[in-house]
Amino acid sequence: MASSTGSFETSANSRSTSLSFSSPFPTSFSELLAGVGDDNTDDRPRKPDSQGLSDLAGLGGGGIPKFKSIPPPSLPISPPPFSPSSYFAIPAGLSPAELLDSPVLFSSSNILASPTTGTFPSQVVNWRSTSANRQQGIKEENRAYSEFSFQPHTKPMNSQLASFQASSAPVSTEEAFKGLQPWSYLEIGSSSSEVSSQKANIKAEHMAPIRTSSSEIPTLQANSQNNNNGGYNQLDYNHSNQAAQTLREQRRSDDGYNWRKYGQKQVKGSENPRSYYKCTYPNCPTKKKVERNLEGQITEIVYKGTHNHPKPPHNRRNSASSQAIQGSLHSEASDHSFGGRSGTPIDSVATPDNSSVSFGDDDVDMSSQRSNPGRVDFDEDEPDAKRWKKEGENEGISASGNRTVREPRVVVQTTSDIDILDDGYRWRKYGQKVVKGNPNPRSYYKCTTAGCPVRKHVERASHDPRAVITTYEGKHNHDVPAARGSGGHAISRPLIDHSNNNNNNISMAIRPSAIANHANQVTANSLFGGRFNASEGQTPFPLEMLQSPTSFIYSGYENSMNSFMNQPQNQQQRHMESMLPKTKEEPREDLFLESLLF
DNA sequence: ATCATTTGACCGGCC
DNA sequence: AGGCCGGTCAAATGA
Repeated sequence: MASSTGSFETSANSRSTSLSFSSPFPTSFSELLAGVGDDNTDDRPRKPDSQGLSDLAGLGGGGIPKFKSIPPPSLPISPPPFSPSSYFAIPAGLSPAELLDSPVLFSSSNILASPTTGTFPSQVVNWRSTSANRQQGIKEENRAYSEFSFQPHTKPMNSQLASFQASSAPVSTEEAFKGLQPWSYLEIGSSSSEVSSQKANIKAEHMAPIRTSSSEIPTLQANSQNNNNGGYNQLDYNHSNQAAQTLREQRRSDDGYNWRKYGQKQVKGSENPRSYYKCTYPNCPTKKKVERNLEGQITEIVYKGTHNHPKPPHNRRNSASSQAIQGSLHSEASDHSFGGRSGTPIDSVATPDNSSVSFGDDDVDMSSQRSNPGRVDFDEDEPDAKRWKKEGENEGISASGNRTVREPRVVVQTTSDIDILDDGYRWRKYGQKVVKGNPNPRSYYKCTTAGCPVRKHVERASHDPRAVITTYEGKHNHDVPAARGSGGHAISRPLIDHSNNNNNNISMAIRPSAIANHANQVTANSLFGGRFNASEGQTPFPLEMLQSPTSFIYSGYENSMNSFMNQPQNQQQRHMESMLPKTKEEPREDLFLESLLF
């Protein structure tokens, strides 16, 4: 694990580090409340255009006049579909205030699980209206958000807290992070449990929102600790703060994270413009792209990468300032979110509502996800998103209805010798190109197994010809070809695959988080020979993971492994692993080597 | 004055 | 190897 590994790890760590501890938690419950509005699906950039906030506004609109009237007739936005809406919906009759007040909310709130998501169906609207009242001072938008956040809080307070606690309890914050692993998928899986189409759609979103929630939850807990109702009080309390925050919050997406739009493009196959967002949290690699229809409704949301930090305090606070706050707060909260996400399905599980909703979702975020706000529940099929989707596909999220697509994983292995990288799979070279920063050509390979979406590209490091960087995208949906992998390889990989493959769906349903992790882990495992330990504790690995320890040799890799583990896999769809020369020891597969050879 | 969004251009991936 | 297309960058613009 020499240097390469180290660097790799470093990055990973950094991620984890950043993740973590920054403080995801919403500082206070109130904050959460304040933040609430933001939920919107991230997407919405507030553009005046149609979409953005307006949409949200529409959502929130009810109460909020400010928002554009553009009401999203249909809640187009996925977010709503999510949990939030659904959740909200439940209480729909309730006014936000009521929700807050009423214990019922809590119960129901559970349902709300993902406050973050932000988008909401009509219900949402109602909700907001009520909320609007509360927030009064707050901008309408903010209100809306706050409302959202609020809801989450409410839930969180009860259910969430519970769930949260459960998850968190066992796990230290750090651990939580570990757990965090991004597996939004897992979460998704949980969501899958949710089943309903909307839910499905939501799922992806939920993931995010949920996370947010989770983060919020922590705060809530804190609050709760102080006050049982704490959240409520805080809420009020927050109002003043909220105003300021709200602005920021607005930016936040429904999922509870803050996003900055960095691009928009008209995609060829679709009339819908696609917007690209990056998480505003420092060093957070998470991105998402949102497609909206002409009406401004979100038709699709694809998350890529995993957040390496807890959600901004719930509410979204986000952005830097908010983040800072969160950081302080969050310790627990973050954990929660992560923890929940991470994997423990448990978290997600914790409360049905919550569980399903939130965490999973949040986790989902980690990986790239796709949601169809539109409701399509699942169509994984969606052709639209190319890369990300593709990636997702690789991950195999498929069916479960979750649309979420994981990000493509990329494993970067640097080895003195190319060979080391061998993974036992068969690859077909389909392209080669010299990329800007490296005079050495990058080859591109596809897994030769029919239907397997996995691709990888290999290039020699410009600074060290001996070093080979291999990047994997996607998960194998099949076992390692027997032939190739003479023994060991096959073994390790299969494991991986399992997670990816069929299991994905199933597993996801069962334990989304775990699964998600798998994907990442898988990669790692394959690389490492399946060394991941369940012990990592982060998340329970699927059996597959645990199972085979491949004979591999990666003794040296543990570190890297750890880094992996630590890394928010979800976030990073890609895993980067650096293999030291030592890796050479590993059994290689001829094919693999060949591929490496270029 | 600051910051997010917009948008054209560039880059990389893939056919 | 050429070219298309999606994703990202970054200057310009707006709030």
